[in-house]
Amino acid sequence: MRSSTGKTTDSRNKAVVLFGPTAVGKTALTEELFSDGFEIINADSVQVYRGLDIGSAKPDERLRALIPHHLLDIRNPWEQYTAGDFVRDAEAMISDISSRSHIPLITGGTAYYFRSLIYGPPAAPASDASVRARVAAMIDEKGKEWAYSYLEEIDPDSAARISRSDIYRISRAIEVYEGSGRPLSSFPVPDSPRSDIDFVIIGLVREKSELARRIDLRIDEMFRMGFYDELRGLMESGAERSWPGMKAIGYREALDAAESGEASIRVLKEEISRSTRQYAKRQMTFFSSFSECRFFHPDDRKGIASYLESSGISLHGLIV
RNA sequence: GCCGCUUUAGCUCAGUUGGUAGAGCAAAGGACUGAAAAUCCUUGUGUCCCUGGUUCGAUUCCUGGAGGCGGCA
Repeated sequence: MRSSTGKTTDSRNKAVVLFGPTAVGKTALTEELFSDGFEIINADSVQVYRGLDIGSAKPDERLRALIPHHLLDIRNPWEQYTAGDFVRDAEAMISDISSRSHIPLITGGTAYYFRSLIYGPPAAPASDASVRARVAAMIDEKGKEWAYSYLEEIDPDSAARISRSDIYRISRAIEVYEGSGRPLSSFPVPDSPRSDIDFVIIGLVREKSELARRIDLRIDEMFRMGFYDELRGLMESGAERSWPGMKAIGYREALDAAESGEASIRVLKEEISRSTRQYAKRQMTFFSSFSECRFFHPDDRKGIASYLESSGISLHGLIV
């Protein structure tokens, strides 16, 4: 296992995975524990977008100067970024960072990105924009009922797994078949963590009411920091619902409000708060299914630090 | 003061030709095959405003009252 020098016989690259739902307190913890010897790989599907800063609670300049951050601001909000892109980018960053003798800290809230990285990406082909558009047009013309019947015909295994109403997954399954000629269910999906990287996985939890309070504080803070101006700028530059970045909580509600022209700031805040709480719950449900994860309260710095130490990760400059 | 409409789930509201009720949203739990802050699945919850009357039986019909909304004064 671990020798007295803190080195292991294991030559695989190590990486710390730090997951937490929105507003749980990842940023503060990161600054305290990981400002020496670590580089951060962002695992948040919204923070990859340029210009979505305040609404996505992107780390500020000060923190980014203190700890190197990667995979922030790498796409425009109208461009697509996918779990597959993330896995490829994160793998490259893990090698890079390790070669500098730093430890990669993969942190964010997009559980699906974590899963895709830790288990390895499914073998199914990447999405192709033109095929997707063609499938969408077909479904538009022939209807959702038709889409499911068609899926039952071309890929009964996927149809059995996917709900009749889940048009999002039905579309994707049809798209894979149309693009590759093979049913989605014929592509293997990994069922155990990959072995070429040594992940130490930490999840952060807070009591539900405590998290709800923090979410509301964060939303107030967002508006104080100029979220409204950020939104206005985006709308002036032509932001619309079809932009991948505009599906994000806050931006989506703001577009709806601008369209109906009715919602007050107060109502808008309430809607964002509700969506965020629902999202946080989904994040926790997803992440709880990762059996290799150890959960901690964000204030339990000692517990987290000693768990890391026992996993062979030393925290420089921190007295445990 | 008079007239009309209204009161049912946490919220907005259906409904029961009289046999104690159900949608959406919210809530709680869950899923997740290259869009995942997306998309979807499951599950509660009720003095049917109060009071008398008619009835085997009233949330439903009738009397009286209370609250809300609107109109006329």
